[in-house]
Amino acid sequence: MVKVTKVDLSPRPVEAMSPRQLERRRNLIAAALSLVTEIGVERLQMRQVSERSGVALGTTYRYFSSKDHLLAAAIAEWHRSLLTDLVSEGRGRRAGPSASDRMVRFVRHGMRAYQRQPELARLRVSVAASTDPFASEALQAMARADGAALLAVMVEVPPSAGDVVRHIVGHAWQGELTAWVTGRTTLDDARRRLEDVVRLVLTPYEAADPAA
Amino acid sequence: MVKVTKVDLSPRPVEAMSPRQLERRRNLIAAALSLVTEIGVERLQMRQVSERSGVALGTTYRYFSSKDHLLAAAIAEWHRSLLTDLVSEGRGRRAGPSASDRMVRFVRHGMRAYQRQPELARLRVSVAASTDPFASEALQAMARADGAALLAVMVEVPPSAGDVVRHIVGHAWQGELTAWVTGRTTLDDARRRLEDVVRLVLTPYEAADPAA
DNA sequence: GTCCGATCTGTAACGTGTTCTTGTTCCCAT
DNA sequence: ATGGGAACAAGAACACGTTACAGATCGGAC
Repeated sequence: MVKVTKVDLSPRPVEAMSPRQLERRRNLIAAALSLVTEIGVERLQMRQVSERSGVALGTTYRYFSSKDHLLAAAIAEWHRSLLTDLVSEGRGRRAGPSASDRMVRFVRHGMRAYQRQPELARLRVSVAASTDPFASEALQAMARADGAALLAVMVEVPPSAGDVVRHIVGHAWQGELTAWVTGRTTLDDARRRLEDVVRLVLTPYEAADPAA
Repeated sequence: MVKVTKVDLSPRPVEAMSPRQLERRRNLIAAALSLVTEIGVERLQMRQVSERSGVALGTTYRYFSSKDHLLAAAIAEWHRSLLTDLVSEGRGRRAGPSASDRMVRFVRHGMRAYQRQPELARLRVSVAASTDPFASEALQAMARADGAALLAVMVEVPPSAGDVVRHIVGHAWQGELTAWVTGRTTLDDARRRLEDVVRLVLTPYEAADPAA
């Protein structure tokens, strides 16, 4: 007898996973991240991830719909922790600097983090254009976190313009990162241009700040 | 006797090609473009390109170092012709509208062109993050053409700020296109946000225009 | 016209993402 | 405890980008 209904092979939602499954999922992401930092995203193979994580190759595809999905989840995870670091660091600073100055510091430190982990920058870029719906979902979550962090850094900008400003900075960040890791510009140029963008787009809101 | 020096297999520069070779190159790009619009970039195979162009599969790799390189050359070609259309259309318009208005028209028509050829939008996005040096070169050329076109549309903006503005618009365009083709936003939202970006970033230079 | 090296064709082979298969293990309702 | 279905492991199989190879063909030097 022929099996006519093939079982659903798309990943189950994270919140519906048992503890063992959550651990497998964490192991997969951790293995992917460590392998990427060690050998780079372009040499990473799913067979290696499977081996290092202790999860069978076929099984990884029950957790992540594709290599892109796994990599997107991995970079989203790393980026999220980076953002919380950046925000909390910015918080521990004496008040005074303008929104533009704070934002410049923010993106500068962010770029520096990617500079320290160039393979993760490559990872972020290589995954950004994925059309896998699950990968897309992870990237969307990353963009939301990014937007929230940027919002926290520019509290005094009116919400109407703030939305557009966040998109500008987000797109410019992604674009300059892309130009860098693909060799179309140097890291210094990328950083400088990103800061120029931030300043150009935030200076209109400087006047509201009466400090020094 | 073992051959120890493998022949250079990287693509020769275009300007050093014979007429027959230039024709092969054109055929490859044309085949790639037509196949992409017919079946989409994700289903396009190098074997099909080879077949349709009448160039042997192995030979295509003497013209383009990789699938990415071929696709980058193809979308750069199409985008270039799109830009000349957009610029010449903008030129045939009576003077008067501000730089911001002209730029909004420009990106709106550009987005509309991609809307008519969604597979080419997908193509552009899928190729944007390529790390193939030859593909990167083609993309850099595309970005330069883009910058020149944008410059032509905003003559009255001072060159110092113009550079940053061009990057902002270029990155936002690419980013919104990406968000659209990966299903992270709708085309209308992408278009609207891109226009918001243009307006926000160009309104400071409106005062210089005494029209109306 | 002939020769020679470069280029092209046609096809087989290889590597890696993804899927399939088969047998095993886990988990839970009874 | 146990029977049964879902999930997993191990590995083979498949698809397509890329490379390798063995002749055919082109184009310039003589």
